[in-house]
Amino acid sequence: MADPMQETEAMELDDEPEAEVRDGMPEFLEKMLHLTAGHRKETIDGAKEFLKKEFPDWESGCRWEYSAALLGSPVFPATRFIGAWCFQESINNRNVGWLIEETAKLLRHPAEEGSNPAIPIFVPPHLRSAMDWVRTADASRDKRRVIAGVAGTGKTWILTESAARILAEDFRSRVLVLCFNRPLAIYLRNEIHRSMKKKLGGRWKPVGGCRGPSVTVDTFFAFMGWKVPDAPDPDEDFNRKEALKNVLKMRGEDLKAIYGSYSHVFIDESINLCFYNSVDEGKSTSWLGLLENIWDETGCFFLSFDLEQCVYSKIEVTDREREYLGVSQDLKQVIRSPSLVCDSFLAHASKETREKKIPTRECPQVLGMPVVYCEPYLRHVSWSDCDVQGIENVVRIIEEYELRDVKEFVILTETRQLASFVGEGLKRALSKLKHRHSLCDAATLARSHGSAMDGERRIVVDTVRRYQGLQGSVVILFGLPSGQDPLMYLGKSRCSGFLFVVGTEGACEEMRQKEKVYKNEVTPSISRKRKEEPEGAPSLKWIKI
DNA sequence: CTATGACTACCATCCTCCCT
DNA sequence: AGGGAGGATGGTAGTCATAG
Repeated sequence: MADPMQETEAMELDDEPEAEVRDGMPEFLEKMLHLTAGHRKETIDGAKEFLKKEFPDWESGCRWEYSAALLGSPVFPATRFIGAWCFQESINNRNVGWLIEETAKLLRHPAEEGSNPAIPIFVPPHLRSAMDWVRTADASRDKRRVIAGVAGTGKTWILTESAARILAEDFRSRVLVLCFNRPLAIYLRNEIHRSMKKKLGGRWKPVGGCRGPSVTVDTFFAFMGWKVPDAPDPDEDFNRKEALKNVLKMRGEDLKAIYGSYSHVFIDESINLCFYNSVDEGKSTSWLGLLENIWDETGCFFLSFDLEQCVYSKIEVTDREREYLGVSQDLKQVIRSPSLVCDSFLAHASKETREKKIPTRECPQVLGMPVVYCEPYLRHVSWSDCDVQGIENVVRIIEEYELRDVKEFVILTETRQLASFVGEGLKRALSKLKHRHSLCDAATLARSHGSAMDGERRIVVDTVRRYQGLQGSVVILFGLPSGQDPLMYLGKSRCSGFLFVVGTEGACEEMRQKEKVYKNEVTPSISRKRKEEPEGAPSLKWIKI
């Protein structure tokens, strides 16, 4: 095998200049840290002025990221990176939400002055600082990089760009990229190849169906199951998942013999892989341990987590993942109990807070992302009739937003059955509209991303779970039952622009209530700024059938 | 040769019902 | 009231047939 440290062919990257590898923060981040000390409104305004001067091409507002770089975790002294949206003016502050209340408070008052504070780090539109941070992994003592953030913080973007850069710099790097479901794997593969080709300025040409340089992008199950030894007796029932569990128990050398070794390992939405953990006779086996075993520690080991998703999904987490997440308490408890979950965020905020015993609070109310409009319809006896009305509402939304030049719509349901019903209904209804539309599912969208024909409107109809990890500018949640917070969170967090809920009166009312609480109690300062509907808001009004 | 859809298997989760 | 069993639904995977 080629020595990864040996000299490589000179390859100039066409976009970014070679940055100095350093442990400290880039200068502008230090400046931002100074400007935002105390995190008061006036300091933020000052910081924004500074940013507008530094980045004149960017006027859309702020993203705030929180780093616990200075926490001095005994496990990973290097760095950890926590991201969360605070607000984004470009979409009229609509995306403030989907944080639980305590998180939102934390974001506005991250830490007391003088304590070991969470560092508010400004990340410019292209997330350059996060990229640099990942890039320093190779030269750093601890090569592990964990990015935890709510949806939309750019975790996936950082992953694809970092992987593409590594491959563009050296084709021979053995890079492994894993995630949970197939649509996301397809998307990641396409994005990495696209980005890599761009960096190489078109000099890379795949040869004869070759999948490119030595990058493996797949789902965890497919990657692991692919090489799981088959059952010795073909007639015998073969449970591949059981076989996988046996693989998880193997030791490092055996694993390397089966899977080979990789210099760079990237895992997106990695919290979902905890499904493959198991506990046998008191001994737990973990996907994380397995992947660490096939990592040769010459490159970076990159994980992205969505902590809030952990809250909702009730996922079992082993000690190893707990270490990665950097919480001092029993994360299993943290995850299972909504009243404790905010502590995992506090744990990142300051050492004092982390070590302090936090009194039991009432469960923080799970708050909704501000919804553009809810479109309720009755759904009781004959569901199909009522869902027909729902589809009419969806068509209205699509018509309205096409006038605003939106070309991609995402409609998410709970079940596949409802998804196909909506798909059929839309096909009939949209055939009457003048624009061409193509309906597809999440996997098809991921496969053809970036290759849309001019003027073509794409409408994705799929289940929420299958769309996990992907994002859309206009998302319509169709017929999600109220009270299903995990699903609601997943669905809402898929939206980067306008979110609609088309559903039962109960679900819509619940959404309105949550938004009301959110506006009045969590972000009053932001809510006050938009008394009248901002420009660009739809002219649709509440519809009650 | 490749993409797609229909079918199957297995496991996880949630909800409901029933028993203690 | 609390816990367990069972059903419905979701996810993943695989195989096979078919169409382009």
